[in-house]
Amino acid sequence: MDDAQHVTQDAAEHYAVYVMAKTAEDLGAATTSHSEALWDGFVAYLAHRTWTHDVQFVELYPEYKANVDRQVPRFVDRLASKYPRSKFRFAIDEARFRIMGIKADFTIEFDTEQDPHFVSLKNYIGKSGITRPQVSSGTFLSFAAGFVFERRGVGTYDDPRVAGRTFSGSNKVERDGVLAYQGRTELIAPLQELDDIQQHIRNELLSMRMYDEATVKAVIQTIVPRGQAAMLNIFETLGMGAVRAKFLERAGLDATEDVLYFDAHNFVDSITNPKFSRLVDLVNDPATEFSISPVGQSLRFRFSANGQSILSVDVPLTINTNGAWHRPKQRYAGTQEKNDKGHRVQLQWGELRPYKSRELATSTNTYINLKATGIFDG
DNA sequence: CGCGCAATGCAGTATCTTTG
DNA sequence: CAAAGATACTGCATTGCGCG
Repeated sequence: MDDAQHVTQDAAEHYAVYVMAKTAEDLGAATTSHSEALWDGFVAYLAHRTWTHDVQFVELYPEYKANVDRQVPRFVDRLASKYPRSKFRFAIDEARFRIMGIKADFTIEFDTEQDPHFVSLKNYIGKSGITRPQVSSGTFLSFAAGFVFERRGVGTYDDPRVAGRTFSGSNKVERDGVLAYQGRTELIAPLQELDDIQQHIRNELLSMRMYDEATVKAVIQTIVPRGQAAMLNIFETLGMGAVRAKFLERAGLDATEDVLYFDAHNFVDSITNPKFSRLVDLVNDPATEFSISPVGQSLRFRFSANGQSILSVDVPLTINTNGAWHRPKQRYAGTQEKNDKGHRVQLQWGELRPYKSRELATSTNTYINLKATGIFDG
């Protein structure tokens, strides 16, 4: 994803919240007249990048605005219909949410309710759209650590030894210290194994000056079973109940935060969509079975009842080469000048980037298989 | 040719290192 | 020793690619 796309996407969040307020106002369902202020925030965000709403925002990646225009008013219509006695106020304050450790992108305040709804927004323009949202990514270690410790921020966790202190999950001394303090020393070895796998792939691959796909694939094949085994070991130690709770929280399915996902064809949300609400209820229902099993390169997290699948979530284990080798779509002979993390370097096609290659890492992504749940059918 | 798995590169944040 | 710069790591949503 290039920079322009990223700016468009972020700006489209501001725009979406503006459209919510505007739609609510037009329906007579807004607590206060606040769409103008949200519009100003949207314009200011663009101005910061020397963009305007009628040029770059709509010309480079028009799909983001088109999705908002198509889906967001329908969402507000449904909100107003479902809660005819309430009025609404919408707000966007990412910095505050981040400080609060909340994943949400915007809030909806109901004047009939005390607390605001914190809502995570996804606006996908890709081919598979929101049928398979990706809710969390990371390294092998960060994925597992999210189950073992209380997450506070990016790669940081609560230090139970000192109130208010956090520690970095990649810091072995801190990590082991916390586990020893908690009397959970059996978790030290499998977490160390995940650390070791990261070190292993770097040892194996960073000496490879020219990219070789077969070599990378071979290394992936060796680390997948190691990663799966270590993670399953951790889950077994933690117990499936605890793992399930953490997993639902992580996937945005624990019914504490709301979601609004949309693409060109569909929108789904946890406030007005009965099918999605039903899905969330079911995965949170203790009567629903929960299992984790290795499937191919993935760990498959499955919720089911009477042998019938309710929801499956896949977490493939792979390597994130993170641009470690320079291989643009257009192959070329000789060398090209490349900006490598701020350093100008001359590189052949497929040659190791001396600086960027330090980001080579194990990789996990969490994909929710929403399509198979049937919530988009009919 | 659709689907699922894999790969990409940049942003955000925290922390470590160098510089004046 | 504070400020500035460099580095490391995670998060995101896309595109790419291989396989049936």
